[in-house]
Amino acid sequence: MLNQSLLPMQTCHCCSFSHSCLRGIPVQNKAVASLLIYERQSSLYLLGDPFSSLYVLRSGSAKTYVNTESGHEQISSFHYPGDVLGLEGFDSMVHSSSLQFLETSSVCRISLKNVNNAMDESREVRQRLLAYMSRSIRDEQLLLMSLNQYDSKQRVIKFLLDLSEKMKRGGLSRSEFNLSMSRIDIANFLGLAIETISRLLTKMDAQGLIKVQNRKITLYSIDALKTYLLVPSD
Amino acid sequence: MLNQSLLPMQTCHCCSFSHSCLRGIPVQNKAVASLLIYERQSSLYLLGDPFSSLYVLRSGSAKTYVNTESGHEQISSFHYPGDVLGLEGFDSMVHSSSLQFLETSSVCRISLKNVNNAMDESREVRQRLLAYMSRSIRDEQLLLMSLNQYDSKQRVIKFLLDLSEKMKRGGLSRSEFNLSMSRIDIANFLGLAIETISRLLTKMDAQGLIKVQNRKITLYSIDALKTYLLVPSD
DNA sequence: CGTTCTATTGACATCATTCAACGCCGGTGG
DNA sequence: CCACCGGCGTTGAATGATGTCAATAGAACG
Repeated sequence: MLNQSLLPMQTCHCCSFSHSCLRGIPVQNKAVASLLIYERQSSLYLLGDPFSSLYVLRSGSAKTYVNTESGHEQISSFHYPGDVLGLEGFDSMVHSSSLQFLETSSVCRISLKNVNNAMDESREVRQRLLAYMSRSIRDEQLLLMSLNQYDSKQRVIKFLLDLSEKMKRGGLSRSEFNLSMSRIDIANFLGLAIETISRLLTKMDAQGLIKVQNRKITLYSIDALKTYLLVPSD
Repeated sequence: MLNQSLLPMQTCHCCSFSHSCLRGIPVQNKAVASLLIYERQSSLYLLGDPFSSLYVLRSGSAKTYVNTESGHEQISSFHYPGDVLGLEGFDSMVHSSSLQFLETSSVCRISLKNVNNAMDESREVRQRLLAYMSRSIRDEQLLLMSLNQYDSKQRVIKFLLDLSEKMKRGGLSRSEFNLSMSRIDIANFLGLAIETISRLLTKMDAQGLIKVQNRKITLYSIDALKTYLLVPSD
């Protein structure tokens, strides 16, 4: 079912001009990037694929996951517009994780060659790329912290608040949004059972903290939710 | 107790010549790096400190930790010789975590200015730095996976096997080594209670998998330990 | 309109934490 | 030298949170 319908090699004006692309990297040459569109459940790359490009998510959403030797699939992050995809490939020049879209999405593709040329030419590009990767490392450290010290309720709240931030970043409502991932994915990501996720969402709905309608989530009070992350739980 | 005794600005020949330094980055200018020595429990940098240098751990060991708003301290990684320290600072030019040494250790300090100059001059340096950060991101993803899908016994085994790899990398025995961190630190890192760590080590000793004498660990069969990571537990 | 995947809910089992007591070790001062 | 002390580590018993199993309901898709 990894049917990827990609529009081959359209010139991507967004990347040539937009300031927000690749977190602000101004790509001088207009021909360096191309816009690709992928369907829900299709993959941008799989673990083991050669690392030949970086991508910037323009619209939609995606998940990054790694497969263990024992066959288990572990989701390590969810992605939203503005995120740079594929950075883990620089080490061995092979993708060390897989990326799958959660809904119809579009990405800017920038070939590794063009990335390298841009780095050769501009110190600012180098700095921005380093900064972005640096931030990724930091984000993963913080995620690790959340999963280690928080109990199940706090993990779910943290997850919702992080999503809320991403929505706000994308110019959407920070208190009312649709989950693009299943409960199964949420459970996998948070290291909890799906039943636990379900129960907690129901309970928090009953407590008046949030409203849950299938995948539509409403956060009644972001501040109230944040207080739950400070105390040893509730 | 953050008493840091650093030898000010000695020329560091190791970094000028050693191929292994900064994971193979050959720093041309001999004056770019300096060797510093730190005592046990002293800090290289704290969260919030300005990001002015990268460091390569030459000898000893260290831990990276982040503090939450609620005062909790979460260890996100342990470091051994060859590791590059401080990479998370590129984002905001301020350290987003703290680094503390677990024993008397030495580091090569390379100022940010020199790092940037080296990147300006050499494409290879750029590639290596990107590769190193890329690998860091991957390592954290894998760690996240371990903590999410493994039960307590598997976490401890994974921890020991990872340490074993680092020992081997450093040219030491991979089956017999000393822990440089306390049980408290291990528990914090793995997201378990110290009692759980203690019980599991004792049990695995009784089972003949490992030998535990205070902080000295002997792995009787690395292969046998690895099999525990494949099955849902034991 | 039926099949299949996803989500909810309840009952029960289990693993890990918590609380508590104790032993060990190194340091310090009498 | 011995006594005391504090930090670290071990061990036991009880509690509790989360997972597992099972049944059902709802949503999505053809």
